[in-house]
Amino acid sequence: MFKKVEPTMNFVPIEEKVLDFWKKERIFEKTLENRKDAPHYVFYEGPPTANGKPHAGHVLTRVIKDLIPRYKTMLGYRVERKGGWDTHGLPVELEVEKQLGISGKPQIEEYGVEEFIKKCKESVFTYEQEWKRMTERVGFWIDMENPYVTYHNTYIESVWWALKKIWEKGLLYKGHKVVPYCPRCGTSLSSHEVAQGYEEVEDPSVFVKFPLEGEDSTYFLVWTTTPWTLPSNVALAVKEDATYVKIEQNGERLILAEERLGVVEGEYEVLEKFPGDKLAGLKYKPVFPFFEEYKDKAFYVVTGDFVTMDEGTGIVHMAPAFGEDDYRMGQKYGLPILQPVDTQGRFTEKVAPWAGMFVKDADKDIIKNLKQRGLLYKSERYLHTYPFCWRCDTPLLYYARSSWFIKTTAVKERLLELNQKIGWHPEHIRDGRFGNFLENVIDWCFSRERYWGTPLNIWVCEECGKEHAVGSIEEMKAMSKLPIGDIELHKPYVDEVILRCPDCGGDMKRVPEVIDCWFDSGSMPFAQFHYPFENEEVFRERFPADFISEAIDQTRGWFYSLFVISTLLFDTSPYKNVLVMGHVLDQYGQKMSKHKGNVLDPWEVLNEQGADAMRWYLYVASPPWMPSRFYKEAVSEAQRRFLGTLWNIYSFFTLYASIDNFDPRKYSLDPKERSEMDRWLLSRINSTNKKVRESLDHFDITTAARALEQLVDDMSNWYVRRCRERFWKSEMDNDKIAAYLTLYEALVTFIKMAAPFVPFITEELYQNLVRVPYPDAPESVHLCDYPEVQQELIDEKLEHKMEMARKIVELGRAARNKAKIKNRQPLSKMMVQLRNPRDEELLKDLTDIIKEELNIKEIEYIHMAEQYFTYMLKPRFDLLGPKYGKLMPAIAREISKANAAELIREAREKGEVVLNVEGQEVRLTQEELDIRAQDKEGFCTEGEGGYYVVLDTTITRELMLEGIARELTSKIQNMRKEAGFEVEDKIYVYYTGDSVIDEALNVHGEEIKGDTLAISIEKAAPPEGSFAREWDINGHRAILGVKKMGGE
RNA sequence: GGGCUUAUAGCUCAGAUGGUGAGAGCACACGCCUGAUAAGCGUGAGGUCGGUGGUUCGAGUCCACCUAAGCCCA
Repeated sequence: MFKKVEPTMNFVPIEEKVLDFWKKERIFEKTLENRKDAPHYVFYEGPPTANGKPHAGHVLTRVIKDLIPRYKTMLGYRVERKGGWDTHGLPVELEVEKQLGISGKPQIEEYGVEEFIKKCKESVFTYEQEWKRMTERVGFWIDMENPYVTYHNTYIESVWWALKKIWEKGLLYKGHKVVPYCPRCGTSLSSHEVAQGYEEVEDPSVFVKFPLEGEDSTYFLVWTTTPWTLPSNVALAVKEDATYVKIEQNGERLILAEERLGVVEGEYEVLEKFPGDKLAGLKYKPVFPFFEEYKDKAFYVVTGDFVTMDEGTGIVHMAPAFGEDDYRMGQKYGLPILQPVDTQGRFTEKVAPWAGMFVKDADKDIIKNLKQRGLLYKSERYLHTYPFCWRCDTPLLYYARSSWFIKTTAVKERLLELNQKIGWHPEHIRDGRFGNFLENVIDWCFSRERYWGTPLNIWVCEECGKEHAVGSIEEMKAMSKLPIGDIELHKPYVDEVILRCPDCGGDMKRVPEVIDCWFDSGSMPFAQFHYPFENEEVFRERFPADFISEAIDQTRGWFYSLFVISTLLFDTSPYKNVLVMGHVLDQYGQKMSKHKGNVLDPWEVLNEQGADAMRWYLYVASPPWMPSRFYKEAVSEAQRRFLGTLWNIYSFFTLYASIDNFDPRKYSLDPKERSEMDRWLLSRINSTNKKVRESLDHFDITTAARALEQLVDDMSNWYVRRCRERFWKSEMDNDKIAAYLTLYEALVTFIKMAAPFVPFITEELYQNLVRVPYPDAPESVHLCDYPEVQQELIDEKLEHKMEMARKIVELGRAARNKAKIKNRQPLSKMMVQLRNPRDEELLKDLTDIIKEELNIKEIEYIHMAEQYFTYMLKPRFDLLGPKYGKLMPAIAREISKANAAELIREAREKGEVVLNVEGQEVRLTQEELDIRAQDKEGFCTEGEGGYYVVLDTTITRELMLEGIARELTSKIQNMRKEAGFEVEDKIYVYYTGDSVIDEALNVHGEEIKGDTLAISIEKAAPPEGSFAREWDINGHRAILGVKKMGGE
């Protein structure tokens, strides 16, 4: 019947075989066909960028993403999983620049935009194969044959449609944003790029005096490290709630923050103290005269919470064109944006003295000029980190560029509202990281002055300035001045399309920008289906998603872009549940990075330990949102503990099932007819199933995995170990049938429960355990339904009492250990004290198990056995605390003073005891007393948690002989194995030994024969050809020999 | 600088709603067991529950502040 399985574990070849099977039999496809008419459970794949190699972190996201859809499929849903690739964006361009050996926009233009974007397109799939290989190997079932690709025309067209919708709502506008900008490359940099280019440099640090208007020789003392921004100054900012002072020094008065007085050199006198808001609105004279025309609108003091007291003077100079805070304050106060710097970082004619000079180079001259005019308080050098262009090492300028924005602030309230309904896992993301981000939402600056991206679909009329958003290829063709054939929706092709202005008939040209690729990926719910141009129904059925899952860094990335776009277009959240994952770290909790050289190639683990092991570790080690440490040893441990144990059970089962040629179809036995152990296992299986389902339904993967792990352990180290003998015995009676059926049913149910977690090993077991006897069963475990919870098989009482029994056994073993009496030596009696009489009643049915497990003839239940224990009393704080509150310490004192035994007796007899505590009557029931026993010297006792055992260590001659017999059995069994006999081989046994051995064999010989499959036990020197050994049998020397029947 | 998260044994992690000797697995030491056997079981050692203060009859658990780490942002 069943294929016999080697106990040695070698999972990798098995997994490879299973992969072949899945592929050949199209199992993934069948899981969908199987649920063709079932309700959808919608999953969205967050598209990976295919221009980098996948690492261990990507494995985590993939195996988590895989689990839930597999589970939901087995529950009866149809879970389509369309793959996707994120293909646009600056990283791709950078990769190509590197590859071509060019750098920066001017060189790209020179190389040719058309050729350049062709290269980008090619580059995107450099690692596609690598990703596919990893995805397949870890068992992530996703359709990678028909993925959505963000650079495809159909995808871009859907994005255009979305942008036009937003445009029509009036939520798309052109504005300014201060961005880190490289004047040499002529481009702004992404935050990621900026982060790469910080260097420690010395910059000027100047303290400038801004003359207060209407008060002679009085100045605001202002600090800056960018003197070149001073000509563009429009305001000064102070901190509202900080204390400022006016001081007198050398006949001048200076205003600065009290906390920053340390910057003042020499003697001074404090004249006045006042809070920052007193300064608000005060006018001052600009230190340079280039923009005097703005004197009505600018040059006064404002307040801002970004002003810090860590450095400078507590008064910050504001140049809205050159700083983020500055720009924001400028917007808030309606200050002018002065930008006398061109795109190459040189002063314009507006700043006549330094026109044409690179601004950073002008710093020296500016300082000199201020000094000459007596406006410089002091000048120093200042060491700090400053961003440089990582390509050309030019210092970056923070520079206001015109950009396109989506007015997300317009839907802020709706975003907050919809967010409340999302099932975030973990929950704190909702009101924490994500919620906070939404609270502070700013308009989305989504244009990029780059090449490889979805072109921004706005055309502007050169005549009348009319702007028009194009929403489809059709529309573009209709408005085009010249006929357009097939056109790729990328630069430079779309740039060449000239539209006729609907207002004036003039030429309309497309704006040069492309869009943020986050807008691309955030559009995937509809763009993956080319909605609304086709697949209307398909989209409707698959929106919103029931489940998505990505790493925490996507909070402001994909989670946000998806959410905003759906809110703008459909006024609903695009996903119902999000499982947020933490990052995968190395063994020491450090982020894996190439730089540190601590990146673990997932293939190392996949090739050695296999995908199931890796998956299991990632599920069970810690909740997915916690950063998880990843290293081989950890995976090995998880593998041993779970897969190894499961494999052991499986090989045990198949070993005996094939010996007995057990056929599950031939038998059926109502669980009620089976033993307690059997019913216990069936109960454990079902209560665990319940727990696993509940946990997975709440996306709590770790709890589910841990429950499964506990179950495997219970199955192995209790059920199988306890029931081994039932499988050994020769006749196939009801008891043996019950054992086989129970273990069989348990295994089959278990592998279905575990299938979404460890899809490979469960498939392997399924093929043997189910498909062999039942060829009509579903072809794959993954085509099965998730097992139903058989509520009628759950017996909580039974589980509870089994737990007690195991506890008692554990204590018994500890007691034997203490007494130094090995388990094989039978003992006559053990006394057991339980927590309460109810438990005793329960435990009675399991007494046999305890006796057997501990090799003890009799269990006696005792209560208040003062000969063995001294008793201690404590109040049950949890019960009495709420009743008596402050009186508790006094009650505890009173109880400890009383005679424990008497008190307990009284409580038992009368139902309660009455104590007088500080004049108050306190009634205590037996329940409310916490009785603890402490063992007395001289007895072999053990106790824990209210359970106690006392071992009777007397070994009578009878027991001694039995011990010897057990010992002989064990040795013979050992030798059988050592001699290499098969489990079912019959043998002859020979022995020599003293009279005690003789006697033991006399009394127990038949039993030994039965256990060891011996035909005879003969007192004789082992003959030629037998396997012999000399042994010390509990102090008696003996020579034993075994010989296989028919082996002569 | 701000937000979020985390901090329990050498390591990995459990410890609803506060209830009074703080748990598991791994690793270590010792022992047991031996037809599931490159497994299994027991015992032992190992913890000021990151720190300080507070609320409470009672705090690993609640509150405040601080420290460290991670992530995101500035």
